[in-house]
Amino acid sequence: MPELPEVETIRRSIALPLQGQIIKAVIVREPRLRWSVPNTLTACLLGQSIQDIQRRGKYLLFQCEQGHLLIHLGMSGNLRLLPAKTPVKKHDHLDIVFHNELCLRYHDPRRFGCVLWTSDPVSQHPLLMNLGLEPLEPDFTGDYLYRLAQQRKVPIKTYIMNSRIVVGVGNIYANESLFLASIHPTKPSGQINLERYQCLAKSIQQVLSTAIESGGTTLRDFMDSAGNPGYFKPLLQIYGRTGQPCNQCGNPIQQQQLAQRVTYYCSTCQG
DNA sequence: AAAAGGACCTGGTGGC
DNA sequence: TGCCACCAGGTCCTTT
Repeated sequence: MPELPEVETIRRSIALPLQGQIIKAVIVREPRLRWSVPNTLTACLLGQSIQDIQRRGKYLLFQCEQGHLLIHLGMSGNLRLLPAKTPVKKHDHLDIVFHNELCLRYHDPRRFGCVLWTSDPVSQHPLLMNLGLEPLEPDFTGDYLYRLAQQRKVPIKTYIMNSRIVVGVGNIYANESLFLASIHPTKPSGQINLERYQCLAKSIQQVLSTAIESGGTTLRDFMDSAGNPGYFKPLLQIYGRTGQPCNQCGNPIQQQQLAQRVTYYCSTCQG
C-alpha cells in the first residue's frame, strides 16, 4: 500500500499527538507478520515515552528512551490513532496504548509489514543499514543516480525501485516520475546520460513532494492515522491509466509487466 | 556482482 | 449465487 508519501503522511499525522506520550500497554493479537513481533515487545516498550517519530524509507522509527520501535506497513498496512476502547476489527494485529487513553492500532490484512524493536543505533539495524539515499535529501542528485548506474543493465524503473539505491519509490511513483522525466521505463539504467538523470532526480523529488502535500494516494484503502484519504489520485498522470489518452500527447497509455510489476508509459512521450 | 524469479499473505474483482 | 483464477501500493531471499 504505502510508498514514501503515504508513510510520511502517516508520520505527520501521529508525530504531534504522540510526542511525549507514555506507553501504558501493548496488545499483540497476531504476532505473525513478515517477521514475528518479538515476544519481548511489551517489556521493551512499557513505561517508555515517545520522544520523536522519524521516517527512513518506508519505515517509521519511534524513538523511545531505550531504543526504537520500528514499523513497516508492507502492502496493506495502516496505523490509526483511536480511543483505546474502540472495538477491534479483523486484522487489527497490534495496539500500543498510551496513558491518555489513545491507542496506536496496527492493521494489516496481508501481514507483509513488521513491528520490531531495537536498542542498538537504529541505522545499524539489518533492515536499514543497506538502504540507499532519501530522495528528498539534498545528497540525492542526478550525479548520484548516474554514478551508481554505470555498467548496470536493469531497466531504469527497476533501478529506481531498488531501495539500496534510493528509498521510498514504489510502483506508483516510479511510473509517475519516469513519465514526468520523459524516460521509457525499460531503458537500461546504464545507458542513460547524466543530463537525463538530473532531470529524473528532480522529477522523483517533485512527484514525491506533491504527493506528500496531497496527503498521499488513495487507490482503494489508504488513509492517514485519523482516517482521511489522500488526494493525489486525480493528479496521477500515468499510473493505472492503460488505454486512456496521455495528458501530454493524447495517445493511449500502454502497459507492460516489468520485474513482476505493472508498468505504465506513453510510447510517444517516453522515447 | 548483478539480474531474475519465488516467496510471503488476504481480499477484491471479473469471468464462467 | 458460487467457484476460480488472477491481481494488488513491498521487499527479502535464493538461484542463475
